[in-house]
Amino acid sequence: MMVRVRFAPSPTGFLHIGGSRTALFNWLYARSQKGEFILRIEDTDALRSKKEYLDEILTSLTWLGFRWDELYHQSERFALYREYADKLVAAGKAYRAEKLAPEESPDLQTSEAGAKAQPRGTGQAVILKVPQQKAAFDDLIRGPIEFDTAVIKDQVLIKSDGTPTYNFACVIDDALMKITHVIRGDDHISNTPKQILIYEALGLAMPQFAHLPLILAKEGGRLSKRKGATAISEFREAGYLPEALVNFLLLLGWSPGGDREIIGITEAIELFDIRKVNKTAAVLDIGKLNWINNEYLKAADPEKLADQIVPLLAGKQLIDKDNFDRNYVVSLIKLFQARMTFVGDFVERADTFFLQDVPVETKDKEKFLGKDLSKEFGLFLERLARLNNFDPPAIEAEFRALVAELNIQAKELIHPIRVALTGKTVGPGLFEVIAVLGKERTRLRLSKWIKKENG
RNA sequence: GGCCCCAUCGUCUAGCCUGGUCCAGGACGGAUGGUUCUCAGCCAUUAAACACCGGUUCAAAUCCGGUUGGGGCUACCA
Repeated sequence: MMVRVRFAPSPTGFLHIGGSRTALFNWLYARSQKGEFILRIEDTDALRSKKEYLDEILTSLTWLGFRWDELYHQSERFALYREYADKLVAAGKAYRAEKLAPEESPDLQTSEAGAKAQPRGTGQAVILKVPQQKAAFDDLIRGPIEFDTAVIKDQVLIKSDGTPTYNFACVIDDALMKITHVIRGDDHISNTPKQILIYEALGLAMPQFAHLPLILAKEGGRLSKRKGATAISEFREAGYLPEALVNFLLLLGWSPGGDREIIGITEAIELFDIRKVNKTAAVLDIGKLNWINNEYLKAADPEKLADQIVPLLAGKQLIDKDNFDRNYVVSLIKLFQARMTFVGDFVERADTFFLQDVPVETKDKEKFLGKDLSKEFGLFLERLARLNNFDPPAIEAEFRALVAELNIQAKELIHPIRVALTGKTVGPGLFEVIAVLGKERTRLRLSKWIKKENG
């Protein structure tokens, strides 16, 4: 039988780490089993569902690379849910009831009384009679789990406004969409017996269940708007690489065994085993994501990074997107690749001196350029001017020759030159900086610090 | 409260099913040192955990029970 899984987000919020990890594991399972990945939008709550959330979810899923084979919206399937609810009423397995008052206890014996003979449609809910029995299932990750349904009260299937409840729509859809494996968060374990009851009442075949451990916020408790539930789109905007984020997600609750950390998606598809997913909730630690992202950044193709970085630079008016030196930007990227945590970082680090001229900060000026270095800078520029190959080794050779001639330590001159050139005390190796800056920029910036004594 | 799930370094985890090879391994983060220029990177070294109590056994991180702790559900939200 063809494996079919689904990811069923509700567009009442952005896609965050937790949701995308669920999506990843579903997608991965489908890929590893040569099955299909269905995306189902659970937008039954018209009030809370927002188009902007839907758009963000779709965009983020696409960005992460989780292509879906089919897409459904529950809001377009209300008639279907009512049809199945009617079947249950006709079979005597469910009943209709007026809306319960907020304080009213949902006592099943009394609520049944007023249910009969009422015409359907106007303000009546359909409620499942919950029989007393055991509801058991064998979870792919956790093994056998059993509930006593005596603790479950009668379940609303269709609300009095005619819309289905989550559990009902979920079961109808999973059955109709021929979902073979329901892979979802831990928080749905206690929904499962309620859903099993619906499958049984309707005589529908049950899928296999696999409940993923939850991802917890650093402060404890589940991820929420206030606690660590950063939208995936924010990671994208900050300049994280999707493959790095996926790698990070992959390791949250699953491990291939052994010491593997950096695992590409192709390999992940080969190695993934749903039965080896952890049972333990994982606490979200962005620090590890940053490390993984840096690993991918170091290995990334500078040209591809440029595609991502150019719009950011243009957005900050650091370059004119229609007229800029792409080769220059690419050479900057090569210089900063290993130094970036995420792509957005590049903009912060490189802009102030590579893409625009910025005055040296006062305290650094005092410390490194307080003393007159006109002679040293002048001699260095003369040497650079003679260079035909303006590359780091050649520049370094000239520099070393100069300090030998002046009989000073290299660092006595390296730091002042870096500050004069970049306005910063830290940065890439000086000779690489000079090579990237080029002869002309170097000359202009160093000349500013040369006092014309004989003028 | 009731029901359910879970429990290895600060964090992600390997090992647990098929007890001995584990005085518990890796990674992130931390600390220290190295890299004839800083930062990043890289390299090396280092601190750091089997929640607790019982039981089974010649032997338990590994099996069983309890306690404690954490999490989830308990809506005409999803």
